[in-house]
Amino acid sequence: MTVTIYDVAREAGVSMATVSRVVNNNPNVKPQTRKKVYEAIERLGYRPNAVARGLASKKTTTVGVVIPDISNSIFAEVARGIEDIANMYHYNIILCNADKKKEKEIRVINTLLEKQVDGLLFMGGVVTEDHVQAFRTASVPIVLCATTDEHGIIPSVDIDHEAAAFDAVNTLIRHGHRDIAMISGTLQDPANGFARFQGYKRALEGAGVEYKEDLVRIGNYRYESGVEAMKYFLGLKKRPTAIFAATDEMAIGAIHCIQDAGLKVPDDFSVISVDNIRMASMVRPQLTTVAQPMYDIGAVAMRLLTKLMKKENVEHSRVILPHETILRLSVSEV
Amino acid sequence: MTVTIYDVAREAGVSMATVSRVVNNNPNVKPQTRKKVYEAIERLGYRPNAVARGLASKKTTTVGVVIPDISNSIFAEVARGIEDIANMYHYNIILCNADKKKEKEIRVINTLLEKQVDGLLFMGGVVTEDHVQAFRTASVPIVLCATTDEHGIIPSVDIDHEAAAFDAVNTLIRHGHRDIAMISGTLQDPANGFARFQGYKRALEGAGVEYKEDLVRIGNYRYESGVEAMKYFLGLKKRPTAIFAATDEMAIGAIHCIQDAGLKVPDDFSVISVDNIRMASMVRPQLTTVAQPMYDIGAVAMRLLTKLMKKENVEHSRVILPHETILRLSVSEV
DNA sequence: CTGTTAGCGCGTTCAT
DNA sequence: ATGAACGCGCTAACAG
Repeated sequence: MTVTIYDVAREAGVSMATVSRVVNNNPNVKPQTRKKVYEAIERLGYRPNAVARGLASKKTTTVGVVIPDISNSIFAEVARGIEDIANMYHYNIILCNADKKKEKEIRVINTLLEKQVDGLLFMGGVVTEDHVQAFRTASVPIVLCATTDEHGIIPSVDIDHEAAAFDAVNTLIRHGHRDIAMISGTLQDPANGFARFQGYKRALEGAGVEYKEDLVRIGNYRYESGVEAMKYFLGLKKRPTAIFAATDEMAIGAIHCIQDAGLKVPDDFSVISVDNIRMASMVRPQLTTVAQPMYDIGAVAMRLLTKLMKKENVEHSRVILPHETILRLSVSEV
Repeated sequence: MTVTIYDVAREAGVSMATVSRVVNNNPNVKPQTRKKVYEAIERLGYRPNAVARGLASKKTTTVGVVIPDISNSIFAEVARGIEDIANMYHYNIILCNADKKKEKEIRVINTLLEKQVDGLLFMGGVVTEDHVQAFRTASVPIVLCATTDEHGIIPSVDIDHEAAAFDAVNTLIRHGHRDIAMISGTLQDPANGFARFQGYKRALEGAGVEYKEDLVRIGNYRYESGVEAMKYFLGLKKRPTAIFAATDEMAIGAIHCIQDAGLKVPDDFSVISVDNIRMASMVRPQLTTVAQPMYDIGAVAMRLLTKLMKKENVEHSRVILPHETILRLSVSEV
């Protein structure tokens, strides 16, 4: 049924070892024989079996990617960066959604390892001791992508979320705002949640502004929660003049909430956030935000992983990519 | 180094066949022995090698997915549907971006086949003879996802693009519009391009409205091209009163172009499109559009593929999922 | 219920 | 430059 290397060998009148050499571009083959083999391959429609190859060589040229949710544009963008670089190095990607559920994450890490991936990319979730434990049992390199572990022992690529938030809030402060509310993510989340919240507090402190608890609402990163939070702020006796949202989506929710209440951005409220998703420049007013280089995070992480897989020694196994404030139209002087 | 089924067998004092049975949940094992084996597995930290398993069993419990671009929210949503169902049936996904480049598509189809995937999902590109040719050499089932082949010989899951466009334009007509412009995709693209354009023409015909070439612009599905097309319509001596865009993104571009020109939607122009991406309900005015069940397309396609892989016989190997017009706020009476 | 024995398709020495 | 033979880790008959 399926044509194997043996069939090709017979057809070409050589041994299977020679066919193997040809297929693997081993230079030790006479050009003439090489040609014969290629012809036999062509004639028979031979297709190398990557599974058998993987078993024999103990390499699968495949890397596993665990991702929170591929339908979330942020992660999709990172995934695209990963894929492009993987492609460049002739690796394939096994993609597993894990919905930021710890138990599911551990499970897919294990199935990925069973599949003998040559490396693992773990994306955007919280990294607990149990994760580190699972990683330890792996005999292949692992890099964290858009997240980091507490102890900083696992290679990772991410931005400095605290600093990004700090910069965002400072932009507001430089525009004269002092009553700045925040729509945060859950404080359980070390990166998008806690760190960004810390950046907010530090910026206030730096400006000598008192931190007020009722100017902070916790959302779930999504549009609707931005709307909800803004409704709350709108109901305050003393309203803030500016909103810092932990994500663009929540910021856009806030903007629409403001507009639906008959008020204006940035005239009545300035709004800033972190991420720079495509939609940020597709709303009116266009959103001022601190850009996170999503594609690059994926690309750099994958490149780092290839180095690790080749056992090259890398200088920095924890890389922090720069963020950048994109001034658009949702922030103005108070 | 790596612990194999032999090691477990020795440790548990049984044969490797028994270990294999335990690992594969074969009922023919005495509970007691089963327990011993499990303990040995635990003690040794044994992890089954899926590659070896794949070679021996000729099944990899992996399906290949070729996708145009994972960072495009439409495809990402379909991919999510695929993943969820795959997961449910314990399949993993190898994901390959192919950017709608034919040559790249053929290439990844072949590498996926080399990896011995148990099935293949081909998503959203044009299916040429060369594709069909590549599919033929495969010994595993294939289903097209969000696309179809001309001859309709390959199993597929999609919506009726022509009808969706027809419905969209008819919605406009029912609101009294007769001067309806279209922002189309390339007519080379049979589904999102040509079919939607045909639906537009058929709707006009049905209403006895003459088709005018200068009321149609070709875009590239993206926001910016919607802006460009709308600029053109704004420049017309006789402007249309309504815009039908082939995709939500282009529609949103058109809306912003209109608004940036100081005009209003839907007061000055009604706008409708096809897709229903998340952003459609996140812009002001919220976009009226014909929804395409993206998640379901992926889910149904994957479910169909599982049936094909199990060699169950399926009644309908070409499924058309229903679309639905979502009335929001971007369309009003003329 | 359990063990023995062949492969699965290919990479890789080691000879020649 | 080429071939013979072994083994990668596991499943799948077949015996018992």
